[in-house]
Amino acid sequence: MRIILHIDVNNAFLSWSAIYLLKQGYKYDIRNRYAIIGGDKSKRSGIVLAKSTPAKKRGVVTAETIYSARKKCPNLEVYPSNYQWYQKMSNAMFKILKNYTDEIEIYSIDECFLDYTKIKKIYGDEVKFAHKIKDEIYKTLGFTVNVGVANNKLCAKMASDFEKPFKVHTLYDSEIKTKMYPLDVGELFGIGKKTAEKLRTIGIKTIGDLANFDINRLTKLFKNQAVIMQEKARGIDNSPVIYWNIEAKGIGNEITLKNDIYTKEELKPFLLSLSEHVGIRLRKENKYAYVICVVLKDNLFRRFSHQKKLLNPTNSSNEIYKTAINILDEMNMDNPIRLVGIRLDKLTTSEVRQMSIFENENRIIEDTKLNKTLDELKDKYGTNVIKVASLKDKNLFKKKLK
DNA sequence: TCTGGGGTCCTAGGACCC
DNA sequence: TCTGGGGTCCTAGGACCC
Repeated sequence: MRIILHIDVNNAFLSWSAIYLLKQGYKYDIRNRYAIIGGDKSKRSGIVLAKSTPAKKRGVVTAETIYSARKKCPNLEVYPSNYQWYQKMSNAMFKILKNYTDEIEIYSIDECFLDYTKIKKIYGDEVKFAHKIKDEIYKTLGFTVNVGVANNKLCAKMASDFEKPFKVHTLYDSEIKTKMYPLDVGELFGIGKKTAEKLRTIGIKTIGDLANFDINRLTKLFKNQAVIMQEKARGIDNSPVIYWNIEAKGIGNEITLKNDIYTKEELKPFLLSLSEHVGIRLRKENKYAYVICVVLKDNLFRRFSHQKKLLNPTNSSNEIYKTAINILDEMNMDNPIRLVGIRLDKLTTSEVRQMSIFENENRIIEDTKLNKTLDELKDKYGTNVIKVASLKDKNLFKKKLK
């Protein structure tokens, strides 16, 4: 039987910002106040990214608008995010855990799985160990975590979500029926809002209902997903803790525009800059992309996209941009656009280049050299040192890109 | 009134080939 | 005039997660 731990930082962004502010000499610990980490309203990104426990008690939820949060909690304090600092705190936590084992899967900036199976004979009882790391993280770094202990990843994750903060919970196979079955079906990992609604229409309210539901009826509604859903509801999950580096399947950047845009021509400078950014990220990882995808969101919040598969994978910002322009030309822009993005997919490490008869080898080599030089300059002097001519002197961007 | 940005995985339909 | 089906690849969109 495997033993898996899931470690989850309580109110990660808010806790980490609280520590940062205290270090700067701020007089309050925002964890104890009606506080949130929020986006910037002037940039049309005014949503709640994280909330304190007091704010949560007033009904503030993640991803709602700050406007709506304020209505629930008039004396709400809004603090900006600080991703660089968050990454530091995150790394520090994972470093502590790696003192005990390498078998750690980093799931997101504030969560990971730890396979305890092999090291149990060294460190003993897993619940005692869970308390030990929870206390160690708090003493050395100053923030609290929840730890879930179970026989697989799914149940460990469910367990860490039980009561917060600063708690250890178990959800062993033998406890699934008593601890997990009574929960609302929407609480199950992988069941979102839409699916939960659909399930309720056929009378499934709890995870237990789903676990015991007639599989034939379920299949009619959810096809192949029915079996997987029901296995999850029964707490079955054989996925391993993947502790080697998993390579990204794709990379993308998107940006909400300061104002809605009505013409394709106006979108082009943004595509240019986005192409540069995704290109830099791609080249940093020594990768090439086959698929370029342009994503738009209109003023009714409908996302749509078009993509193109290249004959030869590329890592050239210039080629990404040109392809993006071609894609944009094929897209309908019936409504004003509030967001534009570029995604690169089907990444590969090798540059297999079949020369098409239309391509000029010298031009490609020049392009590669140019990208390399630009990357080096940007690394040395910062991203702002070089601006593509058409972006110069235009304050188009509402925010700095990653 | 206002609604982010980064991802992953799955499905459905059409094109195309044999 | 009548006319299959299987497999694969590609694209667009949707659901979900943090």
